Amino acid sequence: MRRTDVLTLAILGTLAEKPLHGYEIRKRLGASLGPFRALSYGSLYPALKRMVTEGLITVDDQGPDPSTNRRSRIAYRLTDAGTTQLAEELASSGASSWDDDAFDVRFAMFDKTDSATRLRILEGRRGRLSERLEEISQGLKAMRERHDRYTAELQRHGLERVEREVEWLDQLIENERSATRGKDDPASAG
Amino acid sequence: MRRTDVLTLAILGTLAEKPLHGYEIRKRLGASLGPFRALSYGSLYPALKRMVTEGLITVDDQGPDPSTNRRSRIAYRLTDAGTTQLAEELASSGASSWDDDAFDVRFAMFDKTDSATRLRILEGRRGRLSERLEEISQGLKAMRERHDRYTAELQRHGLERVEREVEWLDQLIENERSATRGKDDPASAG
DNA sequence: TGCCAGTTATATCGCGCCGATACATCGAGC
DNA sequence: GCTCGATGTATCGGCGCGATATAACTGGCA
Repeated sequence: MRRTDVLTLAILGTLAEKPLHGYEIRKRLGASLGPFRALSYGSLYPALKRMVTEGLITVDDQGPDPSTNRRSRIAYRLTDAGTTQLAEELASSGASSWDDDAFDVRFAMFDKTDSATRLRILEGRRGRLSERLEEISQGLKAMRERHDRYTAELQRHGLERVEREVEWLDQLIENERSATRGKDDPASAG
Repeated sequence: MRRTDVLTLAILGTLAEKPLHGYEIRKRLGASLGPFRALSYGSLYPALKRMVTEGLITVDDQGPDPSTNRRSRIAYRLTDAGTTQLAEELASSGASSWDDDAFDVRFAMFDKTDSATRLRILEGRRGRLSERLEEISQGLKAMRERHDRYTAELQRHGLERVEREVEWLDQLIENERSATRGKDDPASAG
């Protein structure tokens, strides 16, 4: 069973709106995920090739225009299989939806995701962070005697960062729940 | 010119205190860097091998004890070259000290680092984050029209996270400066 | 006494993804 | 006409992760 990796998902999601060429895919992804977390061409182009062979996307490439002798831009387009795959992924909400490397990609596609799935993913992520919180607290308690000031400070800051994200998630979960409570079909048009 | 990667540096630093075997190195690194950010054995053992061939560390391995027939644990020990290399790295404060993947490792070794270098690294990191802040703000301004609620929220949260780290750094920088101002040899005893 | 599970311990393999690099075209400013 | 930066496609080397294999020791429990 072929698990869709984050990169593939990100590309499928970007291509859902309309066909694009590689450079543009990267730009959009960079814009929605932030300046860091931008995927490199060293991942993008091989991934696109792979996705073509897997039948998820097709290529519009007319070759160099004989009149201008200029290479036409390659436009990638979702196939039916790609669309199906994307839909399946967007409906899934397993651990691969809230892992560190996957969560923000999934989150960036929340407007393509139904409310129930959104909620499950947010809660899953929150659960993961709770474990983390526990681990860090354990570590902080266990170290006590040894460990210099800076190592301790690093831990403390890490702990705070995770706590912040939990607060953020709690807020989002609350929003999601109240939206669901409000009406059966929450803001599908909004 | 062979640039010391983060992993090598982390191992050198861990071995500085006393000779250890692989498993213990990983445990200590996990403890000082946090439950996430723990390096895998798939990186550790190859790195140790490489470092042996590079002459940075040596191996104490007596082979299986004939009486118990039990494999003795392999203890890795810094060579003079390794000690020198570590000292050089600890005195350096270039971009490779404040990159995302390197900063926390360098920070965890701050008690082995002199105050002036600590300050340069903290300021370097702060500079890097300032750029980031600028990029994100640019992005947020540029998107405005397009972009759904969730993408915007992701950006906002990312921005906040970076702002938090900047505050944290400012505090650390302030401490470092006041310690330096206070006396020439700042709190070497803690 | 015997068994099972968890921890300690070393090691390899596949591979995803990044950073560097190369090459080519285009538009804007000088 | 020239240079510079953005657009655009593509490959290569390699780092480090996750999964996996192996094996001895340790503690709990029956």
